[in-house]
Amino acid sequence: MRMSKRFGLTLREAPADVEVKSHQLLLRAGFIRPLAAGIFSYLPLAKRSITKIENIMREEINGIGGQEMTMPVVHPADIWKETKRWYEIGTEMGRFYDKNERDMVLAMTHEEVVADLIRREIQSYRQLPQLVYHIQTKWRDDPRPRAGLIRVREFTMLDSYSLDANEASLDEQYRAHYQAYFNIFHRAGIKAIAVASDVGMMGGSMAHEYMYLTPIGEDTLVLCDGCGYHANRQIATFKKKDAAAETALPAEKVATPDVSTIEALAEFLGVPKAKTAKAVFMVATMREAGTETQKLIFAIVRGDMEVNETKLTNALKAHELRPAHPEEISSIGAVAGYASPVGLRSNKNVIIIVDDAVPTSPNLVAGANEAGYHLRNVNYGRDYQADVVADIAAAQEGDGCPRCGQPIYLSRGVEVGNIFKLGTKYTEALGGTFVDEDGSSKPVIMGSYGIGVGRLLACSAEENHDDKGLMLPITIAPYHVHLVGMGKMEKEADQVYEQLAAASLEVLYDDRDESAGVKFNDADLIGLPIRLTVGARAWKEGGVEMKLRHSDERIIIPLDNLVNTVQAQIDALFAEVQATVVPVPFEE
RNA sequence: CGGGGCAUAGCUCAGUUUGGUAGAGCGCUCGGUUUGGGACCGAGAGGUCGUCAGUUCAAAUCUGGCUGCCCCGACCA
Repeated sequence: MRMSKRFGLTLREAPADVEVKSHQLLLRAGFIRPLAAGIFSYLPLAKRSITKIENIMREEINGIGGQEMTMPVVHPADIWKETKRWYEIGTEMGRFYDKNERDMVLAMTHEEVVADLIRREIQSYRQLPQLVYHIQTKWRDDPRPRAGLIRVREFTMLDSYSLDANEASLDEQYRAHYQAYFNIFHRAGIKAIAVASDVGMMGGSMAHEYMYLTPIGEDTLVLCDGCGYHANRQIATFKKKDAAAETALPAEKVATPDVSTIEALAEFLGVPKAKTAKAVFMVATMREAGTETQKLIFAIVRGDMEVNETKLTNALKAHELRPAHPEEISSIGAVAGYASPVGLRSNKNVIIIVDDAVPTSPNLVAGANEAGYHLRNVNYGRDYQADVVADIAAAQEGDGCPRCGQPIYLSRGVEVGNIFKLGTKYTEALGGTFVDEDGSSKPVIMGSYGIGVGRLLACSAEENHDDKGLMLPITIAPYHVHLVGMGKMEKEADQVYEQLAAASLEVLYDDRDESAGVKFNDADLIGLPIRLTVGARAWKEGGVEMKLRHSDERIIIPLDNLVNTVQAQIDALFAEVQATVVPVPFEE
């Protein structure tokens, strides 16, 4: 490809309000252009990288028995109504009418379509197991797109769906994906870890998220160097420090004027935060048998801990949680800042939920439900009861690892993929059944597995760059070779280009009438792995200069062996990446 | 949905405080000189100042509404 003909410019500067490095560089190098928030065009360079990423995905999923197909982007709402997700999903779903005013949906995922296909195509256990996949555009009207390609609204995703007759068979496919996904990330130049994750609205029995660790990540992970434990903070457990055993002392009201935070309270009374009880008020939306009810949630954790909203939601089996308004708090007789479960007016619209560390922590300081006063020596069981006792506290830096007890630490990560054991939720809803060996009719067991293609490119760019520009690995770089022709060497450079092109090497040839500085800087910005320079210096010695993007070394390679030398370098770079593709032990 | 910021030429930004004929650098076009790390000279093109309304003799500038974009949080199948 001649750069004089290519569509898309490089930019000297990135827009000022773009902060994430991969976003800046992909814009500057002319890979992507925004059309609207979270909606991008992929220019020719990005398209080439994306095609390569998709081909890696194809190879890996084909390798575990996948069959590629394409499912529609536009769905009739009917199938989404059948699984109820039409009603459960809010504004993230793109909805519109066709010309006959039928409800239509823009695909955000394809479980419904797969389940619909299952009910049409799968009749017998003899047809199972199956693995189907596609690489398709999806629309999720995310409330907040951010960080360039990391979080977008329109995106392309590899998603595969496993179809099994029994759990053991599902487990086999699940584990096959577990490794295949690592292979995809490694081949794309991304170091990812798999963490156990919340199954969320997808339901199902097991899920892993693949996380690329980076400070710009939007998920918080809990990691342990001692034993390798890692989990999304949403579900991470930890060893709670036991409180010292004490005999319960009589409760005692103390004046605590203008002390409405745990920090202030602990300081004012001269007690550690662990000797206090923290009250958090939320409003939960519960869904049962098609009806929705709102309940005020009074959650209590020890003062040295924070509430984990995901754990809280799961413990309550709530559909949705939001912070309570002050009026809602006072409506049950609680006083914000001095709230207490003790002597609370009984009210069936309130659920009191207590972290499991609280009952074992005697003599805590709690509010007195009276502005300016707290109660000392509040004891669970004697002074109040909870509706639910559960683990609802968030793991924090330095807490004990739930497996080995060593201190854990927190890290941010971007979710680059996920795998789910879905179960039969969708096949049951849509009637995707088969006749098993014993003659009985059963729903097909599904798994679903996804990787965002653009996000993968962005994460690889995030991982593989320097101050000057991108350094994508050769496996996904748009071209392998960046050929730079210096001034007055046009004829010679053309000749080299023809020679490389004739050998079918992937070459981006900078034949523009630009100064050397401009060309070299653009080469660094686009960051192709191998740079060849046709200049007077090397030419006199009968060769061209070769430099790798990730090295400062420049060598002169002789013209008469040009293609072979470059090809050998390409092979070596591929081998380097391939060496990172290793088996990863499966961890639940 | 809550909080913050921004919107002037393709890009980066100045001009807004104190209303008075639209600016710079880079990029782009033409001519010439240069040619191993964002070169130089000369001549040009390019903006209804996001949008709608209001105040005013006069609005990029003051006031209000709306829209869009970025960041933080909530959310994230």
